[in-house]
Amino acid sequence: MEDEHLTVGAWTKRCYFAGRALMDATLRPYDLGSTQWYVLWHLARSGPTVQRDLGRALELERATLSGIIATLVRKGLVQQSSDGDDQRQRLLTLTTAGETLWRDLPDLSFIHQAAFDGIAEADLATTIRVLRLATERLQTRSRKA
Amino acid sequence: MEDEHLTVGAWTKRCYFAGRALMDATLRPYDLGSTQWYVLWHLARSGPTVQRDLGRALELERATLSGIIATLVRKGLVQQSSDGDDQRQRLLTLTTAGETLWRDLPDLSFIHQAAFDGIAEADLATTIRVLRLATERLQTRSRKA
DNA sequence: TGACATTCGTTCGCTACCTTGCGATCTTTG
DNA sequence: CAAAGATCGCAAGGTAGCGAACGAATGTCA
Repeated sequence: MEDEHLTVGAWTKRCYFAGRALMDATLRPYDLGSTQWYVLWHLARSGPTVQRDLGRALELERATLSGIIATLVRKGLVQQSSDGDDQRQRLLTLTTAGETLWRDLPDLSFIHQAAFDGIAEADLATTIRVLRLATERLQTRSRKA
Repeated sequence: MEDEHLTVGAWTKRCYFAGRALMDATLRPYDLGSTQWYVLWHLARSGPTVQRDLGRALELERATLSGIIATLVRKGLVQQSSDGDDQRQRLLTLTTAGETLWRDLPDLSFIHQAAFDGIAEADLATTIRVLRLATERLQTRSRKA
């Protein structure tokens, strides 16, 4: 956290929150959080999805996703029905209101472009490689301990 | 979020949370969160600090810091007193218990090492440069909008 | 000096992340 | 088949982040 001398770790935090802030600000008029947007995005692209699979796709803990889905159901954007096959599972579907809202939502790709456009491909590739390696190492270490 | 094809943005999130998870797991036996640790770290290094300055140093919103300080005060690790000079400001000081706990805390530098040791300096520099540039662009964009 | 603006910390309400523990429901196995 | 184990979703409780609104203290300036 020392000024002008920040570590890679500190920059990943800053960058993550800066992107999130812009995303949240863009979605605020629609009363949507960033993770809620990802849920709609996935359902709009991939169609009805079992909650467990959605959790895996978005890398969210069951408990976290549970709350987010509850919020979206309360807003009437997503419908949660029990799948006939396995009574433990819940099938998630966009409601008509959800589909309508999704169509009205602005395109968020400008965020990624604002952040990374014009940066050399090689540098982006290096960044991804470093972050992926670091992430894998950290996760391995977490699992062991 | 699409596997095997993740964007830089997705990796910054993953990496940030992986590091945080390891930090949280290490601090759990001491009943301390990662941001609480940063507060103690700053107070131990820099001595008594005005709350406003601490917020700037750690880049936390006043509202966020307010809650974290309240938690640390409740735990008896930090003392919050009104500075005589400006009656609006609060001066933060480590209590004796806080100093004792700080001495008992394990060294966390192994986390950074686990993540980044052995990676070429040039690659780390590139990563920092990319993340810093992206962060600055995103923040500029947020301020304008 | 008096009116207005700014700053500092708090509180409230929200998103989103986690762990733990629970009940219900499969699945596997003795 | 029954018992044991695994999995799914939920609820509760904790940490950490945000914006908005507020009171008290302080600055500013006509």
